[in-house]
Amino acid sequence: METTATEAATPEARVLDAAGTLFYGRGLQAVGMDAIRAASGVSLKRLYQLYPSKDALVEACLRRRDARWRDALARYADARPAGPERVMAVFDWLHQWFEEPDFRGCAFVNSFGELGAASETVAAVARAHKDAFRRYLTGLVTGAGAPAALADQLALLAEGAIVTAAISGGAEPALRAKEAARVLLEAAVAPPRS
Amino acid sequence: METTATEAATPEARVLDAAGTLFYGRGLQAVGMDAIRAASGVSLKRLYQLYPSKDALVEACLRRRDARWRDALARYADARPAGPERVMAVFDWLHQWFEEPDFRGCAFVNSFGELGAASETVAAVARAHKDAFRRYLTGLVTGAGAPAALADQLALLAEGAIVTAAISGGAEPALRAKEAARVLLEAAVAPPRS
DNA sequence: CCACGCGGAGAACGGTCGTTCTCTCTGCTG
DNA sequence: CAGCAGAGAGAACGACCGTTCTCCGCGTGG
Repeated sequence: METTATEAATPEARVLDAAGTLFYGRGLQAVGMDAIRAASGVSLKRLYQLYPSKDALVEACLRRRDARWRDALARYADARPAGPERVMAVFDWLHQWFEEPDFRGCAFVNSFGELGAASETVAAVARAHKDAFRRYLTGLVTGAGAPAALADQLALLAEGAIVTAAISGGAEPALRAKEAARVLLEAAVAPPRS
Repeated sequence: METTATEAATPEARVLDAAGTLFYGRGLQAVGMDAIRAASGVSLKRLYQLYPSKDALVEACLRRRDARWRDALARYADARPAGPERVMAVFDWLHQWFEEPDFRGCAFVNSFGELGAASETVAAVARAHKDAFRRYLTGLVTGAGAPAALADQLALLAEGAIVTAAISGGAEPALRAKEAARVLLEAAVAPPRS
């Protein structure tokens, strides 16, 4: 989900790669500009030419992570046949994400918890990310013949799985979420029994 | 969920109240010891006599918040009749929590995102909190005649609702989670249709 | 009334961090 | 070859923060 390091082409990409990895791995406030300089090999002066402040760099990293995360999810899910399969694919993708060794939860949730109260920018980027995810899920759900309202419920399962996997350190929450999602999907597609 | 301020009896309680509110509202790293001194009215010297370091104070605040949060939930839910009602009560309680004006998500999720990578203590407290919540939920679920495995699924819904309510700023995620929980609970109590 | 010790207020210290500045080197232009 | 624009390395600066220290007032015990 993030190219590892320093050999990318443009200085801008090197900075975003290094800063993205550091911010995600250690938290926003815990990473100093000097650590980003060291990890990216881009001098401090150039760094401030590319981004006028640390806040701007944080925002750029978050926006790029949003785009890449949603692209990766969509590439994975859209490879499955449309319908219920494609909805379930979301949870398979989460499972494989959780198993990545440097998985540390949702960058947007973490950033919001750290700076959301102080930075309206960070809060807005986090909201936008979650909205976009929910919209994507809504497309999958209606494509499976289920009412759009189901997407909100599945989004809650996915969020809960991400948070729980991060804190517990295991990938099983994706499996539990997938089981629950299947029950909800089947109940929503077939009319309820009573 | 947190007494507001400065007039509590013992200096220790004043410190924990003030620090708890500040940490939760602004984040751990964003609150300096001097702000805690000002908000609690307890001198810096006495503060360091009570807690040898900021880390120790953070840990004490988190542990107290864990105990109070789970007590409040249990008091609310255990007032309902045992069975499915009591399981659903969890989501009603979440809904009223989300509507509190200073609600800012789960303190343990926020703290984990901010410091979990750097502080094993914070990570452990967060894990313990989530485990305890899941155990409590398991008791409610089995008391409603549903298999214990359902508790994990409902915990994911609750976590997702907390995170989503924090970022979106609204309380509706509790309602969506409750609807989903009811479907899962009914499917788990009655044998599945197929 | 006097010596004393405890507690508060706030200065001080050492370290870190975001941001800027200086100095030097390099490679190009006329 | 002379001069210059740009870039890198790293020092410098100002602010903040966790922690400790100093100083002073005050109440207590003899």
